[in-house]
Amino acid sequence: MSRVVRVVTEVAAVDRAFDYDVPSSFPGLATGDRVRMNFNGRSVRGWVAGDVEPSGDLARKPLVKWLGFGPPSELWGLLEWCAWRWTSPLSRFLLAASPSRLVTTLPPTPAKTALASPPPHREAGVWQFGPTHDPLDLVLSAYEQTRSRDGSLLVLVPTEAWAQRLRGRLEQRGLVVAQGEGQWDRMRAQWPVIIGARGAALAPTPRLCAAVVIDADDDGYRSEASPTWHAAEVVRERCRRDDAPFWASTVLATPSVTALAPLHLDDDARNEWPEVTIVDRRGRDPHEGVLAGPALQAARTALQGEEKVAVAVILQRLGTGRLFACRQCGELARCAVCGQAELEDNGQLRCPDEHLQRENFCQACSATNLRRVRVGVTTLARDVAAQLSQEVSELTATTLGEPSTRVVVGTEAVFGRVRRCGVVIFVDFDQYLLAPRANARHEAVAAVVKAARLVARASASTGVVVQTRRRDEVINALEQRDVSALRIDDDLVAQALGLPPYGGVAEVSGEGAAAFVGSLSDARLRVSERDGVYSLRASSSAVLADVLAGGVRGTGRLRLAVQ
DNA sequence: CGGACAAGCTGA
DNA sequence: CAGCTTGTCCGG
Repeated sequence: MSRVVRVVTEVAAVDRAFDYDVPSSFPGLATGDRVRMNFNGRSVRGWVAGDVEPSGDLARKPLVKWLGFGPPSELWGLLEWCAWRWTSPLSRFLLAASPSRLVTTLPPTPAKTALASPPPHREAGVWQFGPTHDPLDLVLSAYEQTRSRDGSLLVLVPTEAWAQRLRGRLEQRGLVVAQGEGQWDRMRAQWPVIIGARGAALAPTPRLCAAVVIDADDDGYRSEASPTWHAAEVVRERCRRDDAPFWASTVLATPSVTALAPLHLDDDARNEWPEVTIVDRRGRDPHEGVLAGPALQAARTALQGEEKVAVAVILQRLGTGRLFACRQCGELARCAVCGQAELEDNGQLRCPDEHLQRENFCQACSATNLRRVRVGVTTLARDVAAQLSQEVSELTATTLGEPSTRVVVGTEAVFGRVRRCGVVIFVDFDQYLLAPRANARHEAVAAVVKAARLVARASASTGVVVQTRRRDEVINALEQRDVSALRIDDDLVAQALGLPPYGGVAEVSGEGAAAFVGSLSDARLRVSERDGVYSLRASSSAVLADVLAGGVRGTGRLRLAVQ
């Protein structure tokens, strides 16, 4: 009796499995293994989904070749869950959990080593720290508490560079670590510790003893490209399936992070912030330049320090949009309905969401003399250079190489390219707070958190300076080094509006969008449309996933972004 | 997805 | 009606 296996093809558009005969010459074939077969006249790759009963009524083809190891059978359930949760072909997740180069042999599994000294004990759950907290204690504590259990400790950090540094630190303490896509075979062999960025959430270790997600609110954990899966959520689900304890760290404690596990507030959270100086530019001399007095002072002090990069000036650009402020009182021109910064439109002021359009005048003091207050990085760099009498480098996503000067002016790209810095100045924090995006507040605080880490690494620093023309709960929270109130606020908003994690939200776009959405007739779904982009909502992500699973993909491109 | 095949359109 | 385009179906 010959063996028959069900195989998932690598062709994402064919989201089905097909049965193939296993030639007698084949080695032992396991679920998850990669194979090559003939499929409708072409040679394609696929994954073994498992054995099936041979049925005589159907002509079957034999597999052509065993290619190597794929995700272990233990991971299959999780990958199917991912495909359901983010409405994607299973093959997308199988591919993400497979090595980029074929792996045909596995190394032996090393034993877990003991730590020389026991780390402080941290309960499993989500820990809220300040930005300068070193998360190493969380990792070591998780390791120590689960060392006797079978399985790998999975540690996720926001970037590969961070993963590499953390690996070095753990190896110094004697831990055996697999890190990087090149060590897929070690992860598959259930190495004691696995470290990585987003992609490591699908690391092919057969089981977890525990997992730690560092900075779980970081944007890097969400895949921009479809499927828009979220690594922290995948790890959480993985722990649930393996009955493994889950740890996470967060500064912002956003609703989707606190939904993962019970929240613990670190006693020291408020001390884990550097100096944050708020400079309210309203009421200050409008001619004082891009850096207001306190910012200028902080920059000069930092320039006397040792740091290679002494001053970083951050500008968050808002596309072509420009803000307007009153020359008389300094107040920003804002929409009276929604509070967003108004844009210029044919000599008038207009809300980006088109609530109101009005003449150019200040709503605070009625002066008719408004001026543009926003500039690009290049203009800003020139002004900063003049104010500080220093050479300045520009640093944006497109600039290459190391900054050559002690003063750097740029966008958020600075946070990824500069490790430490004497002072970080946000010239115009309102660009964040008024950005026409739902999570603008969260992005604003997240930027300050990154800035806080740059200055915390400096030997001596003058902290973070935030220039603003507002006084709201975000500014207050930063000034008081306590962002916990924002969390409660965000949570209430998310609940009231049915946003994740409380409700399920998805966007559908592309030529095929209308037909796909039309095929979803379900009372549990609420649909709205704007410029060909459909917004879908349901009472939970599970309900949304179930509804979307019934959708029919017709012809034409379809982009599905499930939050 | 991509090949097979059928139905539809065009021009001499 | 050959020769080409367009649409629909289906894969083990």
